[in-house]
Amino acid sequence: MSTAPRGGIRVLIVDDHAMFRAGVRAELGSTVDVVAEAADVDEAVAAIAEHKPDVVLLDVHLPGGGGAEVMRRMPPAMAADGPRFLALSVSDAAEDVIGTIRAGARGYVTKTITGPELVDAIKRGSENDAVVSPRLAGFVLDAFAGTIEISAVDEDLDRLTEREREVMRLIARGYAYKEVARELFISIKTVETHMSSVLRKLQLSSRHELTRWASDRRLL
Amino acid sequence: MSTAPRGGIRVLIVDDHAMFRAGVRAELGSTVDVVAEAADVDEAVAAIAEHKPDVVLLDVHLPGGGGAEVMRRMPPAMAADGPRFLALSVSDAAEDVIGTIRAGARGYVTKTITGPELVDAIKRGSENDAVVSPRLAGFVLDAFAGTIEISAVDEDLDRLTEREREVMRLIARGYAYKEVARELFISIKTVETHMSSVLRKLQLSSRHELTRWASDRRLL
DNA sequence: TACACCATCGGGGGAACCCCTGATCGCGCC
DNA sequence: GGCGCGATCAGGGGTTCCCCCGATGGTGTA
Repeated sequence: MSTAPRGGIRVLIVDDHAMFRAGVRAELGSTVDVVAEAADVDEAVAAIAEHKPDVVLLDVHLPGGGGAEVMRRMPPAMAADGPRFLALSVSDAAEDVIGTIRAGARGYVTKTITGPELVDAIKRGSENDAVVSPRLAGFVLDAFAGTIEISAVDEDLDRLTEREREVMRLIARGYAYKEVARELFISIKTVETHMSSVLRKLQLSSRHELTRWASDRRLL
Repeated sequence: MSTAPRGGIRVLIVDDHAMFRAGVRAELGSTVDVVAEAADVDEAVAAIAEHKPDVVLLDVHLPGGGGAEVMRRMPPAMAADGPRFLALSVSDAAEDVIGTIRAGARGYVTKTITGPELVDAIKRGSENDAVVSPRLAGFVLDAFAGTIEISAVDEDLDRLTEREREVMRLIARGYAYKEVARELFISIKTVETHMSSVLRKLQLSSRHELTRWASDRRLL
């Protein structure tokens, strides 16, 4: 830990609006050491590799895949001693917060934050503490405890009929066709028909892939 | 929401030490409405049903299963408008924090907290905000992002040989026997033998159950 | 009324899965 | 040397999975 040099915490600002970057830079003043700026995902990845900042202020909505994409592109070697990511977004939507935290951000603050608060957040981030406003942290806790589904990515799921969804859920949980049939009071052959439709509609080829698909989507 | 009456937030204190409960009650004073106390899991569950508090201050280490057990015993009907749980513990260990949050707590503070801070935490909790100290929140975020495994429950896993673990991992990911054989440069029959051992040792009966077992344990 | 869609069920077949009983070889241990 | 254990492989067999073909009846819609 404690890669922070005497002079100040090395910070990279990633945002697609130059005006906003300038604003942040001005607010931070000399309390931290802004080593670079980046306007999209590619620039951000390159800047991190070149300047090795302690903390990256990361806009969530970004050309080239969004802030989460930047974190996903970090080489595994950087996992331990790489930069800490602090999401800085206008959005306070649960999906954005959860997605960003899941991608590896150490914190998430909205752009309504004041200068001193941001400095404090950066400081905490550099010490590997988490900085999430209580209101937004509630979303993360709910997601973590499994209270809410991440939902949203359900376009494929919508194409399934009600019955197909029931069968799909049981199959994904590891039920055998026979067990599904007994559970739903239908014949094995009907289960096979539904499964056939499910696999075709979801463009999968086996129940094993379905299991992974469902577990990725947290439908279990 | 907003079940809080004018008079104050209704609070239940759960801790096995009477002395500590008295201390908390004294610190809170008249800022909130302490409706009851409980010393173990059973008492806590009963007190919640009877007094319907807004916030439950919950000790993590508790006779009868621990604070997480109390939350697990809540009837599903209470999920939406039931009490908010705020863990109050001497422990700042990652396992305790993660386990408690996963069980459904809205917050986690250590017993070093001051009276006014606790009042503030209770207030935030009653508004469904999350209250976790930045240092501890880091643990939760790590766990959420999958950086650390919850580990610990590996007694079963230890009984597998090295080769069996390799086979298990691939099978759990959805590989067919044939694919596993090709991947490890062994015969299908050998894969079958290993799988047979794996299922026997883990007391499972099919690859589907294995998939679930592994995904529950985050071994994928 | 005709058509599309859904849920239900069947036969048949090839591949995959899982278990059983074997076997050989190498390694470490008493 | 004997003994246990892990890794490798084989034959055989019953079950399950997944797909192909087909069918019936109900519902909502153009």
